[in-house]
Amino acid sequence: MDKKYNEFSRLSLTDFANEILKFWNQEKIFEKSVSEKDGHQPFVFYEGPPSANGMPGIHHVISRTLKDLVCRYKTMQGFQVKRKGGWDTHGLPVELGVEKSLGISKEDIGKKISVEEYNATCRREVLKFKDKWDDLTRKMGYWVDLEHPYITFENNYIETLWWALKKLYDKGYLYKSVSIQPYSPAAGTGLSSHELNQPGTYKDVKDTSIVAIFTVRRNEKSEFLFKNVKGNVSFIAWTTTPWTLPSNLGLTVGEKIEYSLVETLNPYTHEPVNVVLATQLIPRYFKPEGENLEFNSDQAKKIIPWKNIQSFGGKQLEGISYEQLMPSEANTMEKIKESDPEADPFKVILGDFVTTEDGTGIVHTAPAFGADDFKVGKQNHLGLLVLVDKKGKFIDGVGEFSGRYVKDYRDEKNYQDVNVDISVMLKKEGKAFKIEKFEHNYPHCWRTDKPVIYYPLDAWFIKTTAVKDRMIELNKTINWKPESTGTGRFGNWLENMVDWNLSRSRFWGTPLPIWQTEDGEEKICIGSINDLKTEIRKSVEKGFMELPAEYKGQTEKFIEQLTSDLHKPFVDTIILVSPSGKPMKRVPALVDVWFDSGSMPYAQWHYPFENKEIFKQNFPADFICEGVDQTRGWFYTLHALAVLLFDSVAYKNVVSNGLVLDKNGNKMSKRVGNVIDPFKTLDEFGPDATRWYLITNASPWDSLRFDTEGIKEVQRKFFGTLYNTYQFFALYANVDGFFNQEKSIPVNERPELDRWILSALNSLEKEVTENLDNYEPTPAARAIDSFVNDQLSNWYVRLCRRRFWKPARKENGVENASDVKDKISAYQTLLECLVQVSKLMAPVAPFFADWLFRNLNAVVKVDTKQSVHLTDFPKADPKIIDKELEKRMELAQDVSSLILSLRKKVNIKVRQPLQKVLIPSLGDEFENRLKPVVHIIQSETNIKEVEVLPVNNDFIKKKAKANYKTLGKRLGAGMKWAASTIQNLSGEQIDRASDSKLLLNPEYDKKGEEAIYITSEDLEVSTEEIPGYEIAVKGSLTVALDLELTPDLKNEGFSRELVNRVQNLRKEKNLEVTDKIVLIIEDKGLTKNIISDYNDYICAEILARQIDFVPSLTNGEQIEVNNDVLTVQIKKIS
RNA sequence: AGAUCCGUAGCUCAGCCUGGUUAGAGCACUACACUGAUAAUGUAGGGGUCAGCAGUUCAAAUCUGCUCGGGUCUACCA
Repeated sequence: MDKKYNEFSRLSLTDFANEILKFWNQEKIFEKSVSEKDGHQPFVFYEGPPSANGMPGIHHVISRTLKDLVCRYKTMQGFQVKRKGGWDTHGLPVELGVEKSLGISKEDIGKKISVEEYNATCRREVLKFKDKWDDLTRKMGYWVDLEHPYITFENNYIETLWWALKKLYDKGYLYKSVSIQPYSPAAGTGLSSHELNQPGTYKDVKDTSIVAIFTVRRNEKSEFLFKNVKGNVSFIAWTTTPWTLPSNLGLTVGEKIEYSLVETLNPYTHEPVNVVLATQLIPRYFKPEGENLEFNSDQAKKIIPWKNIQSFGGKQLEGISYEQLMPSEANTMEKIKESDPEADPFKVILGDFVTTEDGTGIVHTAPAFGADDFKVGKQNHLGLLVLVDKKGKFIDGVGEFSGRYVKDYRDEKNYQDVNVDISVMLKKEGKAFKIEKFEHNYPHCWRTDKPVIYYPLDAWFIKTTAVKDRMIELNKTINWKPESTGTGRFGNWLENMVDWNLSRSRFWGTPLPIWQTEDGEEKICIGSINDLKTEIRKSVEKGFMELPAEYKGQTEKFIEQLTSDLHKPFVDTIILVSPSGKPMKRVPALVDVWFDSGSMPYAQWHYPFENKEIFKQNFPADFICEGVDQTRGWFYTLHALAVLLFDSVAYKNVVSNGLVLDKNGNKMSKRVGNVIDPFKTLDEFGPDATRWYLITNASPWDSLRFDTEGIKEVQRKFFGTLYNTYQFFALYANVDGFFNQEKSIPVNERPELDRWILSALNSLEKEVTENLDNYEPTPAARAIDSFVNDQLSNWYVRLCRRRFWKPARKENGVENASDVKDKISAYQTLLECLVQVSKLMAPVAPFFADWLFRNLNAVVKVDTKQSVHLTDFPKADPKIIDKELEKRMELAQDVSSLILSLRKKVNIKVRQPLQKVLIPSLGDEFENRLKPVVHIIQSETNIKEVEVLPVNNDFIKKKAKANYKTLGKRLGAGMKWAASTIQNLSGEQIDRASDSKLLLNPEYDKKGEEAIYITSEDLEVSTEEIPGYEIAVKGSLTVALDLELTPDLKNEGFSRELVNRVQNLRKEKNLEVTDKIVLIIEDKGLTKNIISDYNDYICAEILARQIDFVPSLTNGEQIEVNNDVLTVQIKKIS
C-alpha cells in the first residue's frame, strides 16, 4: 500500500469546498447522479422560478438548501431526480427595472421609446443577474440544471400558456367582466396589489368626511319606523369620499347589528329629524346629557337633544327604499337601467362587511367605487353608476360639479376641493348630519403620489370558484410542511376564494390570446402557434392584413416572421377574421405573471406540443419548496391550474420555509442596510457551515434570525470536531498502516465500545432516515451533530485513544494476536462511523461530506463510487442496534461523569488512581447493565475497583419520592398527602415497599378511607448518605468514592505524572509519535525507587528503551512532578 | 381587519403532540483542570415570574380561552 490518508495542516471549509466543486465540475458528478439513475423510479421536483433581474439574497440560500438536500437525499435513496432550473421573466419588477435604467416612465412608452424597443430591453435586462445567480447556485452547492432551464418569455413557453388558456376558454372558465381595481387617475392606469404594497403608498391624509341624510320612503316595509314619531325618518351614512355620493345606489346594513331610531334636531338647520343608526354608535353623535332633553328648552340650543324611540335588528331594515340623495341628469333611473335592466336601486341591503367601528353602521354604497360595494350591488341589482371618468373628473350631467376633478390630480393652483363643495351643498339642503375633517390611511399611487381611487375596469377572469370544492378536496391530500400552512393559511384562502383576475395592462408579459370584433360579439381564443398561423392566412386572404413591402408574395415567410415572437407589439398587429367575416383585434390584456409560473409543470416541457411522455412522468411533483410568502402566489396558482386543467394536485409534498430575519429579528431590507450578502457569507464560512447552520438552527418554517456568529459556532463545533476526528484517524492509521486490508471483524466479536458506537450509528441512521422521509431536516441534522460530538468524538474516540496508539504487546517478537485484533476492530469501527457519517451528512453539507468520503475512500476503497453523492444512503441494520447496550453505555457515561465531578470536588486529579468506588444497586436489571461497562468506568475515571452494594444493605441511608405518574392516577386528590408521607418514609419502610408492598395509611380503617398500598414502582428511591464517603447523585443513581490514598496509589500517581511530563517534553522537542527515546534522570534518591517500580509501565508509555539514572545532569531540564522537581533529559534513539 | 407562525437563561434553540419529581442543551461569562485529537477537551458555577391573565386538573412550560408583543400573508373597507 503506497497510498496514505491525507493529513491537513488546518481546517479550511472554503478551500475544501472549492476543491470539491472543481472535482464535481471535472467529473460531472451532478450529471452522473442523474444519469446513473436512468430507469429508476423518478422523484419529481419543481423549481420555482426566481426572477433574475434582482440580486439573490441570503433567504434564497435557505430555500435552495432545503430543495437541494431533499433532492440529494432522494437521489442517494435510489430515485432519479431531475431538476430543471427556470427563470421568471415577465412582469412589473422587470418593467420597473428597465424604466429605471432607461430613465423613462410608463407614459413615455410608445412616445419616447417604441413598445418594440421597450420589450427588447426587457428581454435583455431580465437576465441581467443570471450570471450572479448561477454563481451562487454553484457556490452554495445547489444542484439544478442550469444548462437547460425553462424561460417564461420564450415562444415555446408562451405557446403552452396559450394552450392552457384556450383549454380554460373552451371549458367556459375564462371570462370577461368588470372588476373594481385600484386606479390612478393621475397616471391613467390601474394598479396591481403589488404596486399598492410598495413602501410609502399608504399615507395618513385628512379628508372631508360627511354623514349624509337619506330620507326613507314611507310604505308598508318602512311603516314601523314611523310609529311614535312625527315627520320624516332618515338613514344617516358616513363617507370619506363625498364625490361618490352622486353615484350612490344603496345603503348597506349589518344583519346582526342592532339599529335605533333616534328623534333629534339637525345640527345645522335645527329642524326636527328622526334618524336611524347603529345603537352602538349613538354616543359618537349624541352627548349623554342631551338624552331626553326638552326640544324647546334653552339648553337645547347648546346641547342637541335626542331620544331613542326604538331599536331593531338590521334584518328589519332590508328592502326599505329611500329618496335619491343627489339626483341629476346623469343618474336618472333610465341611466341606471342602462347598466342593469333589472336595476332596483335606492334601497337598504345586507352586507357582512359592515362594522360599527366607524361611521354610523350604515354604509353608503356606490358600486362603482368599492370592491365590497360592487359585490353587494351586483347581488342586489343596485345597478352601476360611473359618474367620474378615467381622468378623475365628473362627467357631464352632474350639475354644477360636472368637469371638476374629484381630487387635485393636476396640481391646479386654485384647486377647490369638490368634496367640500358637495358637503356644503348638502348642508344647505338639510341633507348633512355631520361634516368634519377625518384623518385616515389611504393608498396613493407610488408614481404620482396622488390618491388612488377604486374604479371599475374591464378584466379577464379565470373561474376558479367553479372548482373551489375540488380544490379544497384535493388540498387535503397534499402533505404540507408545516401542516398549519396547508390547513390554515392556504385552506382559508381556498375557502374564501374569488375568481382569479388574470388581466394586467402592461407591456412585457404573455399576451392574452383572445381576438374579438369591435362590438365584442364574436371572439376567438388561439391555442397554438399553428392555429394562429391558420387564422392569419385567412386574414391575409381576406385582405385584413397587408404584407409589408419586403414580404410581397411571401405570405408564409411573413407569417413565420410575425409569429416568431408572441409578445407585444407584434401580436397586436395581427388582425383576424371572425366567423361572420368581420375584423377582430386582440384584447389589450396581458396575463398575470403568476399564470406563467403556475403553468410551469407543462410549460417547461412545451407540453402538449412536445415531450408528452416526459410530462406524464413528471406530473404531479413529489416535492416543491418555497418561502411561505408563495402560499397565495405560486403554491396557489400551481394548485388552481392543476385542478382546472387536469383535475389533479400539482404537488404531493410542499415545504414552505419561513423568513430570514437579521440577528435582531428585523426583516432584512436594502433600505435599512441589514441585508446579508450571500456571496460574502459563502466565501467567509464556506457553503457547508452556512447550510448546516441554516438547517440546524431552526425548523425551516420558523423565521430564522440570521447571525454569522452561529455559523462560526457550527464551523468550530461540528465541522471542527469531525475534522479532528478524521485527522486523528488518519494520523494513527498512517502510523499503523491500517488501510482496511484486513478482513472485517464480525460485529459480535468486537469489544463493547465498538458494538456500542455501531449500535448508536445505526440508531442514528434510522433517526435521520425517518426525519428526512418526513421532510424534517432539522432534527435529522441535529441528530448527526450530536452523534458526532457527544458520542463519536467525546466518548468513543476519547475512550479508545489508547487502543489506537498502544503498540501490541510482543511475545517472542510476535505481536499479541488479541491486541492486534482489538486495534483493527477499533480502526474498522471508527472508519465505518466516519464513512457512514459522510453519507448521512451529504444532503446537508455536500462538499465536506464528499471531502471526508473521498479522503477515506481513496485509501480504504469501501465504495466503488467516486463521490459520496453517487453512493446509497445508509440503511440502518436492526441487527446491530442494541438499545440495551446503548442504555448500558449511558449508564457508564453517567457514572463516569459523577465520579469525575467528585474528583473535582475533592481536588484529586484523574491521573491519580483511586482504589474503589461504591455504587448502590438499583436491582438486577441495573446490575446486569453495570457489569459489562465496569472496565470502561475504571479506565475513564482511573479507579481500581467498582463495588456494587446490594439492594438491601444497612449501610446507606435512603430517601424516597413519590412517583407522581403512577400514584397520581390512582390517588387523585390524595396525591399531595401521599407525596409528603412518602418523603418521610424511613429506610426500613422503603425497603419494605421495594420488596413487597407497604401500607401507606395504616389508620385507614379508623378514618374510613381506602387502604393505600404502594410498591417499588410507586417510589423513586435515592441515596441520601453513605457514611464515610463522598457521594454524588443523579436521579436514583449514586456513586460513592473511596478517597484514601495509599502509598501504592500515590506512587502509581507519581509515575503517571512523570509519564505526562515526559510526553510534554517529547512534544516540545517535536519528536514524532513513533520516535524511541532514552530517558536520563538525575538521581535524587527518593523517587528512584518509585520510578524503578514502574519502570516497565513508564517505558512503554513514553516509548523509552530504558531509564538511566545519573548522579548529576548538567544540560537536563527541570520538570515538576507532584511536589518534586526532577532534572531529566530525553535522547532520541536513531 | 382577518388568517397564520413565534414568544422558555444574555444569545440560538430542545421539551409541548401524549400534563407528573429539581425545565434542558449549545454559545457567551466565571473558576479550576487537562495537554500525543490541542484554533480542541473535561468539571463546576452564576443565570429562568417557561410573554401575561384566567380556566380545566391532585398536578400546567405542556391542554383550553383571552390579552399583549413580534414576524408573515391577505385585505384596505363606508
